[in-house]
Amino acid sequence: MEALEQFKQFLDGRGLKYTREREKIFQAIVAFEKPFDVDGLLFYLKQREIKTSKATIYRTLQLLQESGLLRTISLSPTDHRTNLYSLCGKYRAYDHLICTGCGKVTDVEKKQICDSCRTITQDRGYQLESHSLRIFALCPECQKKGLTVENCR
Amino acid sequence: MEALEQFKQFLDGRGLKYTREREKIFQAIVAFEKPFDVDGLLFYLKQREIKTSKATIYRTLQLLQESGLLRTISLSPTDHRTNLYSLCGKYRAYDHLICTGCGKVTDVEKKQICDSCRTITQDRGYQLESHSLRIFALCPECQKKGLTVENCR
DNA sequence: CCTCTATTGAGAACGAGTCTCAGTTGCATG
DNA sequence: CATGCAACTGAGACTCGTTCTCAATAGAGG
Repeated sequence: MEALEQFKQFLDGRGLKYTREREKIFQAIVAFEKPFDVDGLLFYLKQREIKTSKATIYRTLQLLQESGLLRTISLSPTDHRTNLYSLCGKYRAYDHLICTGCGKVTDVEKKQICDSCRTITQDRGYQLESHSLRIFALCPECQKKGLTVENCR
Repeated sequence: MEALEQFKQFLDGRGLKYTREREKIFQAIVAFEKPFDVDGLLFYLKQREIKTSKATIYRTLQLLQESGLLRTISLSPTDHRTNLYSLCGKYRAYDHLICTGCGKVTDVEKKQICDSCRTITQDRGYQLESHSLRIFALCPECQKKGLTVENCR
């Protein structure tokens, strides 16, 4: 499992410790596979009688973000409070297709978008760091249910 | 001022009223020109002895968003809680270049990105509603100050 | 085994945004 | 102009995701 290895190295490089709690939280996130929220993660851990606190979870998520292994996704164009977290690879792109009907999140990869970002920053003398694209659209299932762009959200 | 007209029409179409408070808040936002936060707006209004409450501001911002005149911008790839608001035209794209050093926000328009979003949704049978792109990068001024992608944020 | 930090848990604190509710205002109608 | 009624407002309580605090605990090197 190379993501775990990467996390360990990140901790080591910072003089931080690879503790039981960090291990358990990381494993739970990997087991989840899908984007998750903190309450869901807490519940999952409690079910398995793995004791940990909210504070530790948030601290670990912070570290995972700093190591580039985790990203946040905010699910609405206007309300940035309902966040999900999701593991990601080493590249720092955060592109998601979000269904405005059911909230389903799909990862998207499109070279064209990375290229556009590079062009935009270069043209203005900026130094590119990362980008985040969210596309809000209605998935086929929700369209079948009769939802339309107007009546959802 | 056609944006104001658009707002009035939106209110009218919903059977809502164009009140003094909504007018004052709208005018303040227009006067601001740049992206703003709610505290800044409150302060601006208080300075001019325009009395209004946080609740009314948020309610008005909500209406402006629904009318398509306003958008939110979240300033960090990881923390979606520090938001700015900004007037926009009628088109529903939310593309911003955000300096990770000083927080400066620049609007970006790139046809290629809209095209990519259209392609991505069409390929998957989704019905496109809107998109939001944030590019995180270091502006020339911050680069001159010696900031680098590694030590900022 | 000791020492020095990093880490942890529990709960308090924070803060942007929302809700509540009693009092006010806009507006259509008689 | 008076009336009625739904929409609106302000003040402050509330929500809820996230962060902070601080005393107790646990790794890792010597």
